[in-house]
Formats: sequence, structure tokens, C-alpha cells
Amino acid sequence: MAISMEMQALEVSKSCIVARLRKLNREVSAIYEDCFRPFGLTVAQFNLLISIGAHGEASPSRLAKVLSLEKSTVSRNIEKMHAHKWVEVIPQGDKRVHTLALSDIGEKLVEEVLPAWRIAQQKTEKTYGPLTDLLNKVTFV
Amino acid sequence: MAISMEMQALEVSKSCIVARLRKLNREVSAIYEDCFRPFGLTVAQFNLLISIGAHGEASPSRLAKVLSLEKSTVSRNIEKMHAHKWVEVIPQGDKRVHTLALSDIGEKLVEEVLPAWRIAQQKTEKTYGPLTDLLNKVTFV
DNA sequence: GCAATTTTGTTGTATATACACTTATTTTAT
DNA sequence: ATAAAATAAGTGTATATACAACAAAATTGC
Repeated sequence: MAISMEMQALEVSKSCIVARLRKLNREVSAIYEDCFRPFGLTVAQFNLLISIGAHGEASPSRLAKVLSLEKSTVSRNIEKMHAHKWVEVIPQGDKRVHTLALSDIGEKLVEEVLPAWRIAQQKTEKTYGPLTDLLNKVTFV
Repeated sequence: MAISMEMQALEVSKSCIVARLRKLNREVSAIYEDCFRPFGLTVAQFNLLISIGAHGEASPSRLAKVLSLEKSTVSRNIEKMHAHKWVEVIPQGDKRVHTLALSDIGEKLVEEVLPAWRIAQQKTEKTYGPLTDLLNKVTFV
């Protein structure tokens, strides 16, 4: 005889990787969103700022690749950041391409927000333990 | 003297928990979305179906709590699932509340999609190793 | 050298999500 | 018993995200 739907669903819900990962993602993202909110900055924007900062200069497609984002997502998020004048657009020889770099304002914003980021990091590790080990397989740049 | 922005950003990008977690979340979610797409089912919908199934019957606010979702998010996602007739709405004595249960169609859908889910689980573990340990702290129900 | 393919970025559209606010109902305190 | 507080669900609005389709430019193969 088949197991009952309820038992089966319970088993699935306990072992489902994507369900747990997404829940963890929502909870952890909320911690960082709260810390960044006073700066008018979102987590997605922070991640892009840092990635651009780490590259010095990077094209949207490069950012999409290293962050596993759709190019259209990068496009639209950068749009807002450009409107805030946090990033500069640098034309290239290849006329399809342009690169992005932090503006002075963008660099200042990063410096300003880093203490809040450190608090979020601490809060997260305190709540969830060392996620870092698990996440070490997720590389950037 | 201050470290250069580039070095600092690189350091942050390497140690930032939320950045890595979100990237992992996007990548893993994409695996499951691909597996569920042939069934016209999204990951968010699958997670709700399974959670409802595991509860037998659950209110939106209960689902929001156990999945760490905003009630408004649950509301809107359930709306579509109800339109598909995957879930039934069960009125309660407390007139503010209602509960949700899987319909026959919903149960059939879960049964149908489980093989695809197992493939996604395997694919994910093969690519990322045993995330399960890390995610064991993320509990449901 | 040029047609076919690939690459880059953008736009249209849809889902997932959160926050602030609203409405209806229930519970609580006095 | 009733006014005040709390709870449940839904709406308005905004961001994050993906996929499909597009246009422009570059690369490739012959």
C-alpha cells in the first residue's frame, strides 16, 4: 500500500534542499536588508557594488556571470544604481560593451555601509553558526 | 594608510554570507525550476504544496510562519494555486481564518512531480555536495 | 569579403517577495 | 459590556528575478 500523502509530504519537506535553502535565504536576507535599509541600499545593490568594487571595472555580462544573475536583472538593478550616481558607465572599443566602475559617491557609500555589513555578518553567524564552510564552494570573481 | 577600495571589496565579496547564499539560492533554484517547468509548477508553488500536504490542513498565517514568508506573499501564491484548483479553501469557526488543503488534483500533481523532484535533489547534491548538513538547522513544520 | 553565428545589452512580461496599510473579526482589560 | 488591542487576511506598491524576443555589433567559416 502507498504511504499517505501527509507522510510523504512531511518526508519531502524535511529533505528538500531547495525549500530549506530558500527559507534560509529569506531569513538571512532579511537580516542584511534591515542593516542596509538606513542607507537606502538593498542587498542586491550592495552585492553589485561590492562586485564592481572588487573588479575595479566590470561589464554587465561579467557581473551576471560571476553572480549567477540574468543579464536583464543586472541591467535593471544597475539602472537604479546609476540613477543614484553610485556607478559610472565607461564606454569600450567594442561598441556592444560598456563597463561599470564605482563613482566617488559609490565608494563613499561602500565605506559608510561596511560597519552595518559587519553587524549583519555577526548577527547571521550568531544565529546560524558558521555557514561560511558550507558556502565556501560558492565562489565569486 | 587605508586599504584600497578594490582590496577591501574583494575581501568583502569573499566573506559576505548573504552574497554567497543568494548566489547559491539562485543556482539551486534554477535546477529545481527546470525540473518542475514541464509540470507548469514553480518552486515556490511546490514548496507551498508540500507544506500544505505535510500539514494536512494549514492556514495562510501558519504557512507564512513555517516558511518564513510574508503573509501577503503566501496570499498571492495561493491565489494562483487555487485558480489551478490544486488547493481547497476550508472556512473555519473564526471568521478571520481559513485553512488550505490539497485537492485531489493537487495530490495527483504532487505524486506526478516527485520523480522530477528526486532528480533535482540528486543533481544538486552531485553539484554542491551534501548541503543537507548545513541546512539541517533550517527546520520546517 | 561576406553570410551565418555569436555576443552584448535592453525591453516586454511574468513570478516571488517584502513592507505599509486596510478591513474584518476576535480577544483582552477594565 | 464595551472600548482598546491583537490577529488574520488582503491590497497597493516596490524590488529582485527569470525567460523570451529583439537590435546592434563583433566574430567566424568558408
